[in-house]
Amino acid sequence: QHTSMATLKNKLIFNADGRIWISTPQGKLVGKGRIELMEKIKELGSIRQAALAMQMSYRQAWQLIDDMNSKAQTPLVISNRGGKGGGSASVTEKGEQLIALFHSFNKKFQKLLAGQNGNFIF
Amino acid sequence: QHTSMATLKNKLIFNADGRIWISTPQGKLVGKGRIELMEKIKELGSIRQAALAMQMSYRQAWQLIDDMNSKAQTPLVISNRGGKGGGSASVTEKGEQLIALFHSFNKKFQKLLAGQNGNFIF
DNA sequence: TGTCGTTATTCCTAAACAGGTATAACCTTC
DNA sequence: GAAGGTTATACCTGTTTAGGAATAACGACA
Repeated sequence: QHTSMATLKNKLIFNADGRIWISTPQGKLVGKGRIELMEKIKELGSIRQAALAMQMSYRQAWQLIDDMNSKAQTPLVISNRGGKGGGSASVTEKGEQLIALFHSFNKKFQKLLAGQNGNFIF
Repeated sequence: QHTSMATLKNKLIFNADGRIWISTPQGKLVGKGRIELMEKIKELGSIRQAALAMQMSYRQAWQLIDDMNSKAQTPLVISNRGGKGGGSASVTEKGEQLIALFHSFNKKFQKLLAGQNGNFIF
């Protein structure tokens, strides 16, 4: 039988939760959302298509990328306008490295969260 | 000589960062700020004095506590108005337990963050 | 019974944010 | 040189958020 996450034998369960990101001295660089955006860009080859796939406006996607690139000082996503297909975007080598770093970091974090949850029974 | 956190031998350093909290099915219950608020209440015996010590408005402090208590379903902070000193507030046993749980959780999280930072050199 | 400092609550305003719309610039291909 | 689809950017507005101000209500104590 399935046991609710909210109660266990009439005891309340509180969940360990959190968010992680990678930051620069100028503030937040990338978190879950921006990493996913970069992955969609890698997959689809365009900012617009990536935004569409994430149900995000092109405007917001572009702003995120612009912010990321300027904080990182080195480009993480590069883009071209005009030409075949109207334009294109791709993830740089640095961008790929950052994606990998974030995934590694996040995996450890998720393990930490999962390990905590047994403790929160009141 | 001191080495900047931002650069190391002309390499950029990105920092692992994040926030954690304890949540209920109704959403966030307590994070760093609310835990500190509870500790100040325990120390000072009043919501107003705790808010003052944290440079927070009484209004905001009260709202945080109200939200906390209702989400936890069991009171974490109890308060009385009138009487000696005008009124008072204190942290319940459940509140104390939650504080201890958060500190334990947070200690592990801070270790995770510290352990990551060597990786973020570009 | 008045004073005191606190708890509890409402109301209002200014600032920050979110997000849509519109449009120019661009370059390949036909 | 027109079409097409994308990048890049400015503008405008409704919504959410933050937080101050004001005011009851309260109970011990002098």
